[in-house]
Amino acid sequence: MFHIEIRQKNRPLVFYKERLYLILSFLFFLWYNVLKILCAKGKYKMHKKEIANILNDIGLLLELKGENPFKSRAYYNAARTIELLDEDIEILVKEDRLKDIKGIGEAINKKITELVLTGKMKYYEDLKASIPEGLVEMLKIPGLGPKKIKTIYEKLNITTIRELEYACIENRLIDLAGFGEKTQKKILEGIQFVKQFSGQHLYPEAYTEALKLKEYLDMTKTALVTKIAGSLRRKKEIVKDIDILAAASDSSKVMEAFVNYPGVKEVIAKGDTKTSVILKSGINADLRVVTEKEFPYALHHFTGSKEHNTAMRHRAKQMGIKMNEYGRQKM
DNA sequence: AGGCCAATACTG
DNA sequence: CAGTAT
DNA sequence: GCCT
Repeated sequence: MFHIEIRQKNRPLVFYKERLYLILSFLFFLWYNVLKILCAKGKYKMHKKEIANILNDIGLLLELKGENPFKSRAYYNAARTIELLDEDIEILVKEDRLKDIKGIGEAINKKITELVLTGKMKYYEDLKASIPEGLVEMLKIPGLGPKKIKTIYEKLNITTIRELEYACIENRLIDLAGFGEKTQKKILEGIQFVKQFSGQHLYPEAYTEALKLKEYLDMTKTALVTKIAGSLRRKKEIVKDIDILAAASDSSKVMEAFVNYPGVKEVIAKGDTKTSVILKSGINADLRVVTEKEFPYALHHFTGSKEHNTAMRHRAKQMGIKMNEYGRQKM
């Protein structure tokens, strides 16, 4: 080892003193790399945002269950606290300092710890399974809260926004206790409002999601390089999906890694060149895999915009160059 | 053990 | 107008 | 559920 080898030469103490800085930085370098390797090898790292989202979800689900509103609030508060936390959540968990944070007590501490260590939370899984997904979506409808949703579900057995819309049109809500003409109209308008903006996501939301996804893909080391493409790469304020481009010799490995991303809710399509999924956050994500040679051209192509591409290709053509997502050659 | 945000719109 | 849901 |  390092120390022994030097000692064998029987140096004077001054030698070490003079080189203390070098030695220390070398040791630090070693330590850092070992840590880095361990991290890369280890499990997928849970982000603060995801933990916060889950706590927030629990709050919503509890409201739908008709639980004590203050209990839901406790989860909302904890979610906010976690999201705004500066410190690394994993370190906090490992040193068992989570409970020292205001707003996090016995119960939530245990749940977060379980989530960070195992990547799962039994309580949340069970809770989520006990309530139809559509009910949670209904919360996005302005003017509709957990109490009314609960009534709608229990009395009319409605579980999706679509069903709810029909029920409104058929005037089936006004009979319910606590509902009236105005409420029904408001709900119907609310549904239109939600529809209008569904499938559109704000840049910051989409971008943080995309970064996590990219970070995960890079960790799996199945691709030579990955890059966020599409309108997200162009920093559009509003995007409809996440586009990721990867270069690899074996695309199937990358696709496999992609669909196994913990943030994936549903796989829409899986092929050799393109795979589409829906993330738990509700954002669609596409992954395209090309060869290393094609990558620059593909990146240009998939960054777009479509208008930009057609204009550029038109120009290229005038210059006697053929250009597409695979490459560029003189005609 | 007992409190936890305040203002507003709607129903009955 | 009081109670309730948002 | 959390805090005092």
